Amino acid sequence: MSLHEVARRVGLRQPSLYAYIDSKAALYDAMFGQAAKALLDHVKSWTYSADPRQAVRDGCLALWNFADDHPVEGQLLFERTVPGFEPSPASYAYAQEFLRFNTDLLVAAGVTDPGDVDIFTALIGGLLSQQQTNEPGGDRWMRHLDAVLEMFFYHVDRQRQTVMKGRS
Amino acid sequence: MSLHEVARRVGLRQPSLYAYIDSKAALYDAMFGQAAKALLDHVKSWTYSADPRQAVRDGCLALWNFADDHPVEGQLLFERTVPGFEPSPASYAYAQEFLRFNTDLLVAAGVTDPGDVDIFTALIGGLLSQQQTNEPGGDRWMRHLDAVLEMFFYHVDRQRQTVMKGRS
DNA sequence: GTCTATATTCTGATAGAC
DNA sequence: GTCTATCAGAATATAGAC
Repeated sequence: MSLHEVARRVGLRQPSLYAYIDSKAALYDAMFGQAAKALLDHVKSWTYSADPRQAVRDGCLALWNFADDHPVEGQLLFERTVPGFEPSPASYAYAQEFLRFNTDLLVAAGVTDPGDVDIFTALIGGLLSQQQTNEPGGDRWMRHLDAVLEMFFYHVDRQRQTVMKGRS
Repeated sequence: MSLHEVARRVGLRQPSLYAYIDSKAALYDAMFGQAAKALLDHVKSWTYSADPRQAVRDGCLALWNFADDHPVEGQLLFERTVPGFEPSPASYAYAQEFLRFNTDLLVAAGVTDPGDVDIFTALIGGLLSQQQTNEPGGDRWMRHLDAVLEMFFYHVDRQRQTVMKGRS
């Protein structure tokens, strides 16, 4: 979207925007930072089950809920749709804290192998990505969340068993 | 990339490109069609194991191999990185045939539920996407392919068992 | 703070000579 | 087929009046 269109939507002329922003890149960066903070606040204010694995599921639901309600913010955060845009360290800090929050949920659920965290990220990210790009707002992929989580934790448990065997 | 840059790289001036293309959009479409055909030829000329589930794994390896060797084509085919670009039906036909080829591999491996095909697409797509965007050419995510396939087929078998139980 | 006017640069695309 | 020259439009950004 051009700055001309941005200005039109807020009832201003395009040059007037420069009373509020330094450049278009700075505008993107501010949007990224606000979106990341909003996502972080959203998942932190979510209600989580006492059971750690249900809590992981709750975290997925929180992410899904945010992505459904804020598709544009989700696109800016998770897809690389703006050519050449890289968030500043300050804006990226919120995104990193979001990742840490999710990792903590996984660790509490018994996921200790960093490789398994990578797998989890890829699986949930793949599911969410398919949903958002092919059927935004729908549930064609989201309804498979429980199945995917079940097979993931099956893998985690099997992995742990193997490690135990190796140690005994 | 601007047409000026395209022309520079092939040793021409920018207007001379119009002896070969009708518009920039047509160039994108031709690239998409060629990339989809190249991917289709690649996976069709791949060697597949007799075991149907190993053949599914082989199909994933073929896709991975192509994405590693042709990252730009992979980006054009699988990500929506060019604003406003939609492939023409003629160019998209190859991509559809690729999807059909993969679905056939899955069906041969006992995946009958269309929902499981969706899950498979999401899981493998998520793995490939993470790999390509975060560590192109590396293996940080690709080395988890076997684990993901194993948990996927665990799910498929469990699903089938449940169906059998329901019928008996 | 907001405006008009404009600078500057880049873009895809066309005209016409050779 | 390739070139020079140019068009027409859009983009970000700045200058300066009010």
